[in-house]
Formats: sequence, C-alpha cells, structure tokens
Amino acid sequence: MNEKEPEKEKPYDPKSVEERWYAAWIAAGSFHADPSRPGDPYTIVIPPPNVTGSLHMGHALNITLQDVLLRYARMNGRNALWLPGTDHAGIATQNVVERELAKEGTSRQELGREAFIERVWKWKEKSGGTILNQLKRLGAACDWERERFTMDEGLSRAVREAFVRLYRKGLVYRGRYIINWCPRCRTALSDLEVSYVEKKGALWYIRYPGMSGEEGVVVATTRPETMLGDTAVAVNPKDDRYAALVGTTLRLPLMNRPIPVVADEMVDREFGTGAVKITPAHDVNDFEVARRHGLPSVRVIDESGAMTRDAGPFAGMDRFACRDAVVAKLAEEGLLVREEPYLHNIGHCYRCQTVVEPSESMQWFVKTKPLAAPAIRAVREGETRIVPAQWEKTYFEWMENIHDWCISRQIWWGHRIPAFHCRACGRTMVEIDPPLLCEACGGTDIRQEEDVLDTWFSSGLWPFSTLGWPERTADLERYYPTSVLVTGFDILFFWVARMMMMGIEFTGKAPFRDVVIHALVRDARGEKMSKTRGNVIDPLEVIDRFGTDAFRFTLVALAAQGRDIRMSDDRVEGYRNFMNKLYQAGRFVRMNVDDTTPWALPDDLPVTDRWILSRLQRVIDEVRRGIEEYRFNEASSAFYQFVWHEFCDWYLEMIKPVLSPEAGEVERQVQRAVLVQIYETILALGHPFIPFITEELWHALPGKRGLLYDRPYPVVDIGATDENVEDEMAHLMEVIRAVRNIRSELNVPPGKKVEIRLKSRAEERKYLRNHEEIVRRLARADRVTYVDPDYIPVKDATAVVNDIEVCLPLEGLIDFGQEAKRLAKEVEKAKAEYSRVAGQLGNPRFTAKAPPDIVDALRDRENALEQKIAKLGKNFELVSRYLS
RNA sequence: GGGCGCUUAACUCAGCGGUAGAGUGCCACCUUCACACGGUGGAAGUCACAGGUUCAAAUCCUGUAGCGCCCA
Repeated sequence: MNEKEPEKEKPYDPKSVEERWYAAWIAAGSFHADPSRPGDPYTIVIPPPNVTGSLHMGHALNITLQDVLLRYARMNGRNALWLPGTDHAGIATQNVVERELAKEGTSRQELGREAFIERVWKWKEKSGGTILNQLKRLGAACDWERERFTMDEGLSRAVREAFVRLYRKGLVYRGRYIINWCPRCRTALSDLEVSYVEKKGALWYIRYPGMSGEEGVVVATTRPETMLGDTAVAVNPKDDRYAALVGTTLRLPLMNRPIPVVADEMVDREFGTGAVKITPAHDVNDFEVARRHGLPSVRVIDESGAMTRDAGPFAGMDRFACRDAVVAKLAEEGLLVREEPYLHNIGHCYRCQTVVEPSESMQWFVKTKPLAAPAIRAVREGETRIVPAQWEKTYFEWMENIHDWCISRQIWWGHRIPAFHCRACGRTMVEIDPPLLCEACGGTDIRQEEDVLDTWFSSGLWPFSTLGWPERTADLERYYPTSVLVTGFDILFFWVARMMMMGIEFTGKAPFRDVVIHALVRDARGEKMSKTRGNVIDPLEVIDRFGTDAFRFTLVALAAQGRDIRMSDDRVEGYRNFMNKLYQAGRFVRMNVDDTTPWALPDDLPVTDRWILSRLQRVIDEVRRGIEEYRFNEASSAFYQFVWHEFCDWYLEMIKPVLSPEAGEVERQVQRAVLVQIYETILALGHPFIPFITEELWHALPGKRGLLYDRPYPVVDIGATDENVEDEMAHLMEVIRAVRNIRSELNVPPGKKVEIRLKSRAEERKYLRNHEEIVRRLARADRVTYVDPDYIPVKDATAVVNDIEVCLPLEGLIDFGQEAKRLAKEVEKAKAEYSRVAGQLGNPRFTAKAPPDIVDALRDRENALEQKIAKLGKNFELVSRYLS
C-alpha cells in the first residue's frame, strides 16, 4: 500500500498539460510535410482566416475538424500536409488601418498610396499573426514552415499570372456596366458582397407631363432622387393603356428635359402604373433598356453618394437628403400623385452596411459562364464530392445562374491589376511584368491600373498558389489536388465555387477530392453569434475554463451533418468531465502497471478480456468509419460510450479482483498486460479528437515512448471480435443489473451483503460459475449459490434474465408489498411488449412477406417473453401470499 | 416569388424502413481501495399534424401548420 500524494487526487488539469505538447510536436518536426517521404499524400489547405481576424467559434469548429482529419490521416501513414496561412482581406484590412490613421488625425489620402501600403504591411507584421497563434492553442497540426499569405510575393505572382491568362483567353474584360457601389468604402463590390435587407420604404407616384402640358404618364419609384438622371419612360409593348404614348416625348419634371416613351418587354405591367422611369446610370434593368433603345445615360450620384452637377439644383446634396428634397419639390409642383408605403429589399455593403448605390462605371470583370461549366461537371461527375450532398444542389443552383464577376476594387490594399495604360495612345496592355514601352505607339509614359483585385480573386487560387503554382514545384506535384476542404456554407459561393472554377481552369483538375461543409456555431439559445448581439462566446475563454480537449470534443460531438451547433457551457462541462474520466482511468492503469508489465498476451485470455477486446474492435471500426465519412459526431460518441460505459464502468470494475494482491501472480501479470494495451489503444483512438490529454497520458505510461502523434492509428483486428463472448457478457451484465435493481428498488442498504441464488438448469451453471467472482463483486453479494429449476423462491425478491431466475432471499429485509409492486410493474412491461410482438406475428402477411431472420428473431422474442411472464407471474403470486 | 432545412424525453440533439437513443437536467440511494468533474438504480416520448405507400413508418411519399436559412 503506497501513500497517495494528495495532489494526485485532484481532477485533470489541462492547463499544465497542453502548453507542453504543442511545443513538443513542433520540436519533433511532426507537422512538417516532406514531399520526398513515402505515403499517399493527404492534403488540406486551411481556409485562410482574415489577417485582421481573431479566433471565433466558427474558426474553432473549422480548425478542429481539419485537425481531426489531419491527425487521423497522419497516423494512418499518409504523407499529410496541412498548409496554413492568412488572407489579406482587402477592404477589411484597409478599414482597420484607416481607422488607425484617423485616430492619428491623418488619412490614407494624406499619406499617399505607397506610404499607406507600407503602413498596412507594418500593421500586418505586428498584428497579422494573432489568429494563427490562436490556432496553435487549438492544437492545429499545421505545417508552419509552409505558412502563406495571399499578398506574399509568390502568391502575388500567381495572381498576376492568372489574371493575364484569363485576359488573353478573353475571360477577363474591362467595360462600363452597372455595378454595386459602396459610397462609404468608395469601391465597386461584386454581387455577392451585397446583402439585401428588407426595409420599409415608400412607392412614390410621379406624373411626367407631356411636352405641351398634356396629362403624360404616372410612374412609380422607390428612389425618386434617381429621376434626375432619367432619360426615358418605358412601358410594356403589350400594354394597351400606353400603346398610343409610345414614341411620344415627355417632360422630365424638375429637370425640364424632354425624354421619350419607349416600349420594352422588361416592363412589368403589374408593377405600379405599368410605366417605369428609366435611369440608365443607376439601375441594372434600366441600363439594359437604355442599351436596347440607344438612350443616353446621366450619372446623378457620385462616388461618395452625393448628387452630381448633372442633378441640377440638387447638386452636392446627399442622396437621401436629395430624395426628400425631390419629393417635396414634386409635391409643390403638383406632380406627386401619391405616396404609398412599400416593403422592399435594399442592398447593403456586407462590410460596412452602407446602402449600396448601383452605378454605371468602368470596371474589370471575369466572364464566368465558361469557367462555371467545368466546375459544375466536376461535381456532377463525382471528381469532387460535396458533403453533405444536399449542398450540391445549392452549388449547382448558383453555378448555373452565375453572373459575370466584377473583380476590380477602388481600394489600395490588394493585388494591383496588372494592366498598363499608355498615356500617349490610350492602349491597355495586360502583362505579368510592367512593360517599358507601349506596344502600340512605343511611348514610355505608361501607368499601371489604379484598381486592385477583389480579395476573393487571390483566394480562388489558394489551393494551388500556396503550393507554388505557376511553378511546377515538388509540392504542387505531390500535394495537389488536395484531399479535402473543410469550410462553412457561408462561403460556398464566395470561395469554394471560385476555387473550383480557377482550379480547373489553371491546373486542369478540381482542387479538392471532398468539400466538407460544416455547420454554423450558435449560442445556447440558437442565436447567431454577433458582436452587435453581444452573444459572442470567445473560444479562448472556453479553453481557459475547460481545456482545449474538452472544447474540441464538444465541437466534434455536436458536429452532426446538416444542423447548426448550439454551444453552451453545460456541454463543454460534460465533456470536460469525460476528460477527467479518461485521466482517472489512466491513474488506475498506472497504479497497476510498471516497466515489468509484459507485452505478449497468451492465446487463452479470460472471457472479460476477450469481451473488451471484441468491443474495442467494434469501436475502432465505428470511429474509423465516422471520421472517414465525416460523421464526426458518430465517431466521437462511439468513443465516448466505449471509454466511459464499457471500459470504465464495466471492464475496470470486473478486473479489479484479478489485479488485487490476492489474485495469482500469473493471472495478475496477464491482466496488467491486457489492461495497458487496451488503454494504449484507447489513447491512440482518441488522439485525433483530444490530442493533448492523450499525448500526456500516453507518456505517463511505463516504457520509453515516442510521440503518440507519430504512432499508427488502431486498426480493426477481425480475429479479436467474438460475438459469443459479447453475448455471454451482455447476459452476465443483465444478471448483475437485475440484482442491483432489486437492491435499489427494495431499498436494501448498499453495505448489506446478500446471497444471490441463481436458479437455472445444470448446463448453465458452468458459465455462471466462471463469472461468480464478478457477480459477487459488482452486485455486492457475499455469496452466490445455485438452485435447481424446481426451487420455489418463497420469501425472495426475484427477477428473470432469459433462462435464469435471479433470487435474493431477503427475509426480514424485504417489504413484500413493495416487491409485489415491483414485480407487477415488470409483468406489465413484459406483457405490453408481448402483445405487440404477438400481434405482429399473428399477422399472416407479416410472416409471409417479412424477411425470415426478422420473423425468427421475433419468434424467439415471443418465446422469451412468454416464459418471462410466466415466471414473473408465479413469483408475484408467491409474494402476494404475504399480503393481506 | 424560387430553393433548402428543421419540428423526437424537461432542455439540447443523434437516429432516417424492422423491439424509441445519447448528453445535460430530474428523483432515490451511496464519501465502495481511478474518479463526487464520481458510482448505482429510476422516472420521463401517441418521434409537429393529416393522409398515403409497405407485412412493417420517427424513418419513404403527399399535404397542412409553425420556425429558420439562402437566392431573387
């Protein structure tokens, strides 16, 4: 008996453990992938977090799932690479640095472009690593030697290469179109970067009179300020109401400009009055109408959202102030027919929530249809799988209705478009490296395009630009296409779709084998976490309180496909307790094994050991399948159930007598060997989910050990599974449960030892005798005896377990009223089930049509129930005799 | 308007054709020599509703209601 140190009784303390192991993994170079090493490649590129970001729940889930996959692959002997990095996040980063400048009383305009860019780089050097360091606390097994940033020289070169290639193929073009303009960010946005919010507005009905004061027409609009830029009124050609007016000229109110009435199919006869104003410079549809009819375009709102000189008397006003002013003026002139409340969707900048202004401007675009077609095909033909598959539909939907992608941004932080304009002749050259002479006129006054590219353009190249493309590097050859992309559905279009298009275009191969779409992490009430709601749970704070492993296990356990995750302390706490359980089991193992524990196991292991080994094989299989099929919750729950409820609750309790000093030395040594091997396997099995604690416990076991991270992942040993043994043990457990149940229901004090009489036929005795010690211990009995089937349990409490009757002679302790009630309840339960089973078997169509094994199983069940009811009934009668 | 998803024990959610499951919570008992971040036992569900398919339906189909998300 060795004295236990008091500190050892404390629960598992993750803090003291986790710090050490990440450093150890790094020091061992375990995360570094070497293309020259053997093994099938397994590649993950991280969804690069914004360089401005800090770790939130979404990242935590995303990173944890990738880490599970990576560690699993690595332990399975794959040549695994997880490539980390960050995204330069154009608008977001520029905003952050601009805010800093504002605090200092200056601005980027004051600094000038070059100085500003320098300033952003400085900011990046200082603060850009924050989120990556946070990933390390999660345990992310990233190859930090390959860390990339989308603005790195290599990746920038890839961006220019991609742009030039697309341009030369005619897939990038420049032109004047209506784009979404954010007046606050002062840049164009792509369609995706606009989010629509339903807002209460108004529909104003405005009269546009004829040139000589005729009635004219009434148009309806939600944006009256744009009327200042109207160049026509359009009606549907099939609309009889206006047929006569088509071709005539109206007077545009306030501006007193003559504008024509045109007929165009686009006009919806049901909307408003059926006549619409046409503002080509500020509306997509109007722009198209104007093109078809050769109408001029008048821009009345500028980059900042103020009215232009072309807005006449309203020039210089803010667009919303102008709206009020226009309405007031129209009312004054008697041209405002009416105003009705109207609910409509208004586009907002997804970065700053400013109302977006559709504006005609010169921008660069990617022609997407030719790129989308092969990207659709790749998924349709299974080159890339989207998991869960229901997202494929969303992917197809979007890809099939894709619009050209506006890629130019009027900001400074980003990849400057490699287009060069000759000031002399106006020629535009698109080149990877700046040309010195104009290819048309030979002029030397050449300036580069001011605009930068949409951040997602470079993100779209991420899976291959990070591996060295356009160079044919060893990494690219070995690790591309990647094995899996793990990401949230919120960037399916922004990012996944674009990587698919770009990947296929530039490498000929889809960038991923699998795309795993995971859930959104919400708060305990199911609300989306957001700063404005104030319900954000900081992952690092959760880690501080419960430990990384508990947190990771929670995320994985809740990561069921297709449903959002509700994160709450209660769940993490529950899994924190599980970590402690695993830890305490480890203490128990260590108390019993040491360096002298043998490793070889004899062939004729006891049933308990064969049972746990058999169960272990099934769990290995379940966990492996769960991870491979991305059903992380199933994998983790199989692990949890096994470790806690089979290994700890049953196995450890069952083998305690064998480990005790009273047991024979030979049995004891064998028991120790089995115990430590099972426990080792458990640690390896759990490692991808809970890397820190498993690594720690692994090293705490006796013997010289390398890193668990480098160990092979457990494989199923078919030979070790044994259904008969499992059945036998299941039966034994039921006998024990029956005794426990009686004791508990009849309030037999736990300290009170009882005698257990097992009523059975002689042939069952042998097997029961084999486990007698276990029954005695786990059911807290001092004696187990065997009685023949003709034994009458006169003053016993009884239970029926298959062919065995469990009898507890409890004379003096037993309250027969309670026992009668207990038995009656048991009989009720059995009868209810019996009638259902018998009912089904009584149906001739069932027995005729159902598969034979189902029918047989049900027949067995029916028999068993019959017997059980009979036995219970008899015992009930016996007991009832003592009731008056 | 189009599409997708959800509705299962008090709560949070698995299961998605063959005897209703887990975690938390709840009740009772227990400081039993790994663990009270624990042990043992227990209570708890007409699987949203209505039809249909099937020998058999939480599970497949149709419709209804409520909730949520995406796209226009």
